[in-house]
Amino acid sequence: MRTKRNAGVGTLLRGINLDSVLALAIDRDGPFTRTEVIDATGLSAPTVGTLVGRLIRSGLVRDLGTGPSSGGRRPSFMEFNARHGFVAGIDIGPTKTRIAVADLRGERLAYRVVPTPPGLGPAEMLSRLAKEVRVLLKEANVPHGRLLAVGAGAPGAVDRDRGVVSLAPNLKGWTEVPMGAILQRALGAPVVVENDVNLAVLGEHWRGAARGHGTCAFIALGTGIGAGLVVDGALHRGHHFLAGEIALMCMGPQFVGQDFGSRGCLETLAGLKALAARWPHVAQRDPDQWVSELFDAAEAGDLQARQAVDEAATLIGIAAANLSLVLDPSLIVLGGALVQQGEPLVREVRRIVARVVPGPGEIVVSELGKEAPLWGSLLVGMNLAREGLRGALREGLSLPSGGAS
Amino acid sequence: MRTKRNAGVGTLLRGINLDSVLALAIDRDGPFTRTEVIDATGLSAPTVGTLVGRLIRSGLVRDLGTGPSSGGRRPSFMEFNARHGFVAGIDIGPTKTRIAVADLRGERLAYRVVPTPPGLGPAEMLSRLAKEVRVLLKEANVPHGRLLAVGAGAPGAVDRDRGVVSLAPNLKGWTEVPMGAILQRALGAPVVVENDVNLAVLGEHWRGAARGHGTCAFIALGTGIGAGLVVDGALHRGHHFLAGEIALMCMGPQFVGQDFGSRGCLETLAGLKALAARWPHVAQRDPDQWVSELFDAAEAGDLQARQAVDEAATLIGIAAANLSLVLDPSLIVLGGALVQQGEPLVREVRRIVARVVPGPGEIVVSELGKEAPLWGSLLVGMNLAREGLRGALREGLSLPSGGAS
DNA sequence: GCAAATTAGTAAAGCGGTTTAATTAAGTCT
DNA sequence: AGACTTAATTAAACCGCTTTACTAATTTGC
Repeated sequence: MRTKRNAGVGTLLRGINLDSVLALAIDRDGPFTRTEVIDATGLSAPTVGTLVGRLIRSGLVRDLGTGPSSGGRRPSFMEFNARHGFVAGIDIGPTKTRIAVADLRGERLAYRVVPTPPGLGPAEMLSRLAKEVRVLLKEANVPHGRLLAVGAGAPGAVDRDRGVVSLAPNLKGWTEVPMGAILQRALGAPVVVENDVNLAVLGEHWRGAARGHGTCAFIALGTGIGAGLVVDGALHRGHHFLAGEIALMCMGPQFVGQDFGSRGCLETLAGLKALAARWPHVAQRDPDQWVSELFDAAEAGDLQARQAVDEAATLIGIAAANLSLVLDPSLIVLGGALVQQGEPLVREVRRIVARVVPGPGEIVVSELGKEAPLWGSLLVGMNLAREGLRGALREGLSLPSGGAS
Repeated sequence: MRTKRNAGVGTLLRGINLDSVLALAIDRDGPFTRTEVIDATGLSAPTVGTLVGRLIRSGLVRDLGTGPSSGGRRPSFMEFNARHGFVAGIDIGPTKTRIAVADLRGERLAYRVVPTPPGLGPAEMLSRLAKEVRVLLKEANVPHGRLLAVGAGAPGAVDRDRGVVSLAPNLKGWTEVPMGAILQRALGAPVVVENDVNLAVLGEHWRGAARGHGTCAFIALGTGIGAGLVVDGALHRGHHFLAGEIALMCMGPQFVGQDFGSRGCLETLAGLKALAARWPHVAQRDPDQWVSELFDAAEAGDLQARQAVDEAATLIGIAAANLSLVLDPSLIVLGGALVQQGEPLVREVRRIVARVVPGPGEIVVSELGKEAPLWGSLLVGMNLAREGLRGALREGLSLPSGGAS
């Protein structure tokens, strides 16, 4: 508080080192010793000592006492205190909403699927969902005020910077909804808002099929078709937040003359509605059910079903191939209602892509399934929470006392 | 030399600050004072004083003496010494090769277009080109040993890390050519090798139509069709160095059954060869000539020409649209023989894209034309040179004397 | 069982780099 | 001419890291 420039520069090095120690603490799943930190970071023993001390005082790292000796003084173990703070994730879908509470390492402590409250305006819906979050917080024994951040996803165009859902066609009345602000007020914690497909790719990249892939894509195949992209390790949104909007991908010159985005684009030719139009047994039932039947019938040899599935697979394959040619990801993850089934569609897509792209990346089925966006929301929430903690550490080096044990 | 850890950490901060001062010096086109550096970097006056002193002693910054007072002591101006070192750029094309020499700010000092030596093996061709570079160095009055880096581009698959051109179909005998190593030996300076389309997008991003666009694409339309991508400010190559290979983009389900990459892909349907097949007056002439005539004829109403052009434009438009949907760039730059003409093709592409993509980015003609890859090669060479300089600065903190005046 | 060796961690001293404060330098303005 | 400004340097203090020296606790060897 005395110095002015010093705070931004002199402390810079300390900040960097503190961050790297903290990152290491989080990375290690289990307990660790000071010596391990020394080896991993390359910092000297005294420095590590003071930094670790600071982390312990803040409550972010918990002292576990001494462990068994390995031929000398017994090491004192410690552990990242993942329960120092908590995050919530919300994934609002057209029909179902998934909510979860997790600790700072992303371990899920409570989870619930609720029907997306129908017939409510955005504000009421969100306040009801916030109530659900509070229930989950109680269920997970989260002390009051320990919710550090919230990640929230919605199916539609999202202005992430302002936390506003600009337009969600599948949610009634959702235009220009300040979702971030509403949830922030209701829950008393900062909120990140993100598009659900983007969250899905982040989820798969974090805990699903795309772990370790620097550049990858998640293609959601359902009523809507869309892709989320991770490019060189970071989510890519595009200049108008439109990256991955392959729903509108033009499937050939013969479709160009037609109306804007209504025919001839991928989603209208291969989306759930297109399949429904070609399969008589749809009725009003849940998509998951009749899609499953449709694929079974195709497998069994039903000509109509087979044709419908093949055509969709071909188009999706072309789209995946074209995406591959543009981005050259090392992996494409397929998810959504159309692949809930498993492998049949994926095999066909793989075949098509291999026919177009010389060195195609892997193509696999989502590991997290319908929970992918929820995991993504937990991730972005967690990142926000950690960011806040880092900031707090840098500032309040002299916090009177850390948190609860 | 005494300490071990300290050398890597204590000096770290100095390195960072030195870099930021140097970056600022380069950024400013004209002279600047210490005070300006203080304001811009946030560093203190004494620190800036010593850092600037070090830069001046090294020769990277030139003292210009005092300037007029503004009510107090006269400021002493200085300037980045762009002539402290030099870089060369080489762009090898199928028929013509462009070479240039520039200073550390990228100002071109000498430039030459030579026919790509025909009938020679890669090694001889490169040594001949190296000779040309030496001529240009002399022409630009570059003192011996002041060539700090070389950027080189080739039309084909490039393994950038090893500096090897894996395969260049348009250059005879070019398979697994260690271009980087050969040029490095011949010119005595480190070499970066990069694909020519990638260089083109870098060129346009640096000095051409794409200045200031964080995410953009350059689509080269000629004998081959390919795109170079800048994503969030950095060149994106993809996992197999295949990003932007839209030549193979599949133009519709009707083409899927066909042979791998031979029919039904963008390049075979809309490339120069496809146009040549539909225009009788091609003969053996230079593409630039008959393409020009073809477009003129189309404009004038020649039915055959018109159809050929329209079809190509439609396909290119679809490809650009699909690329837009995947990447959502704020700008697409079109270049290559097909747009040498100017706007006619571009207008049509714009029309198609606007029909498919809701919020399309700008679509413009290349500003740098055939020189785009050359500019890109200068850029990557310059970056390499600057990197080397930064490294040298960090090391030689105790050099008895800097370079020549 | 006791000394030597090993491992873990802390205290003290020193170094590099940066900051603030004070000083020098060279003006302009009244 | 004297007061105030602006620019840059010197002097002193500070901060954080590293090395060295030291304490602590335990295994190992005899």
